[in-house]
Amino acid sequence: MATIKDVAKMAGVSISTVSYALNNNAKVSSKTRKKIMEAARQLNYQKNGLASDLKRSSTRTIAIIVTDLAGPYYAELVKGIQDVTLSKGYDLLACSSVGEESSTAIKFLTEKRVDGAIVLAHNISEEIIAMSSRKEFPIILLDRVLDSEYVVSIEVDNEEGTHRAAEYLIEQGHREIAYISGKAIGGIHAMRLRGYESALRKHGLDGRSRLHPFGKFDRDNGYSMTKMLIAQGNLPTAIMYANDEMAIGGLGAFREHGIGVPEDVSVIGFDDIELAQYVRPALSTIMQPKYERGALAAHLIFQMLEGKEVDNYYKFPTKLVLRDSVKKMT
Amino acid sequence: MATIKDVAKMAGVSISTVSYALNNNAKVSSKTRKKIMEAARQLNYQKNGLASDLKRSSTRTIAIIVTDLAGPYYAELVKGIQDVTLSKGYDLLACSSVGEESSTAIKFLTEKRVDGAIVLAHNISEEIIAMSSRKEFPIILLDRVLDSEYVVSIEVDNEEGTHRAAEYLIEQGHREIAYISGKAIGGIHAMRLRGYESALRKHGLDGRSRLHPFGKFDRDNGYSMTKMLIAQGNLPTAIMYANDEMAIGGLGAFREHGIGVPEDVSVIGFDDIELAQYVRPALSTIMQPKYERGALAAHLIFQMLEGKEVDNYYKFPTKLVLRDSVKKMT
DNA sequence: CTGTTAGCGCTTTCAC
DNA sequence: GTGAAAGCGCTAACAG
Repeated sequence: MATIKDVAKMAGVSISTVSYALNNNAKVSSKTRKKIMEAARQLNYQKNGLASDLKRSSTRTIAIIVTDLAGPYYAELVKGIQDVTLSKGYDLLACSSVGEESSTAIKFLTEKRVDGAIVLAHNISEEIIAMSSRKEFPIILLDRVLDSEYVVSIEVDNEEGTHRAAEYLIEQGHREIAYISGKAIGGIHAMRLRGYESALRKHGLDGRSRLHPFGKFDRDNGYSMTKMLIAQGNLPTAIMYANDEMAIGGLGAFREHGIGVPEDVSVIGFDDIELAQYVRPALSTIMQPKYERGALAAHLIFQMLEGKEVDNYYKFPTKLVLRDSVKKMT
Repeated sequence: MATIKDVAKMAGVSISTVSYALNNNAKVSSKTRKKIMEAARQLNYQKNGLASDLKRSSTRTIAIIVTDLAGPYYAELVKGIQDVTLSKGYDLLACSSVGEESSTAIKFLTEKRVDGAIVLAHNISEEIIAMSSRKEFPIILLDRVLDSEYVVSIEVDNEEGTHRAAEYLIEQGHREIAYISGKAIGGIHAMRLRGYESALRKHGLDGRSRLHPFGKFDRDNGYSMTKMLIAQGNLPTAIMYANDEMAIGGLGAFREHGIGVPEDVSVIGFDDIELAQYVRPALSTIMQPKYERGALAAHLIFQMLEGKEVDNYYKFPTKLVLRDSVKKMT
């Protein structure tokens, strides 16, 4: 396959002139430029981006790292990232952390293939993140907070979110409120649980959840855990779920058992994913600002790349969005 | 930032020995190896993947190219691709074609940054695809068919899909069947329209759609076009939409106008996206095999990379999935 | 305006 | 087992 050398030979000029011409450097005469372009066309020359990046020691691209490229994916968040990345003339690529040690994510985090990364993948270890980040490679964490140089965390006020939601339920007259969650290994889910507990305690209610947090935070597990709760009998009047995915799984379980939502049991989720407004009943949930968070993440990467000082921690508030899955008790 | 050279110096060995050690080449003595590893750790050495790929002239990664990273995204399809890619030990990354000429997609298609690409982005020109593909860089097209060397198309039988769906509607007693579509510039949407038309014609019905195909194939446009159809008055008894996204937009328009689906008008989509089963009424639609298509795409890339001959065209059948958005006329 | 040249950081042959 | 050296394809000083 043709390289810059071949083009130079064919055009009868030097390699550097070809490089200049290809990069639209003004100092190449238009005659030479034409000759070069023609040769490139004829040879179907394709530049080797790796060589170019290597030489320039800059990739002008940032990576967004998710747990699963095929997984549920915050479109709005990605949109926020994408908008500011493109406006800066940078490229954006997504890769996933499936495969653990040998995942594409690790490769991009540790091999200088991009100039910055935005991480949304809890299975990437803190160690990797701390070791990979440097001045020329800032990392933004969207799924945890970590105090380390050149890494900044953008959090959502998870605790306040569930706290507020639980109080709302209490205001609606609920007294038996359960919380269904996957296994929270610290991080955002621990915060969510804490907000729930503190609200119940504050109002003199029993905030110990009857179900041990267990398993993943996905639809299937929401379904299973809800089934378990149903099997135990003596259903609470309201259930808060660690996220919308689990809540939607729960909705399925209730439907199967002929248990009406919200007539028989009220349900509230977290995240406000797109599906939330489409399921029946439409899911009341705790919204987190997605676009803004994504946009800020990208923005901060560029700030850091430009050598500006930035805080290493940001927190966004949540908002309760009321739809049809909660009943007012009388 | 430390390079292999620094590690060599610190460990007191040559560069090549470091390279061998880092790549787990057996011929390095375990004593030297230990020394090297320790030096690497201390310097927080991170390999430059670009340099390595450049030298090896292989990236062992393939790209999946979509119109919009934030867009509606076939999770199942990506899963299929991901599963086989990972099983081959290759990396997978996703990038988008927003930005047209200067998009990340173009960069990955034309700059030898990956070893193969799977394209799901109609706004990439045929010319780019034809010019970029070569023996060492096969391209799989999931969104169109193109006859060119080292590019293979994996199609869904779109025409048969809409044909079958239209006949189903006719069997249910519908006689006035409209088709709502975005502007089909050839490709799959032209096929979908054709299937609809041929079915109506076959049964002696008028298959000219009243609405000129126009605009995008997204929810918003489905909404707008449905509004236009409603404004025209004299609604058909059934509407086929070019895809589920548009159909879901249409559902919204009907809801706003108090027009019942399926009581007043039947609706059918195409694709069977995840949302289809969650909207109310649950959307009847034409399903295409997603996982299988993705898996085949990745599989073929590797076949081609290994120099094996493969067909350059594949077609998958569709399947009608019946839910609640179509009424039987009496 | 164009050419010469010195690398970017790594892998890999070949010699020892 | 280890090292010297060539070179992947490109960019960008520098000289002319």
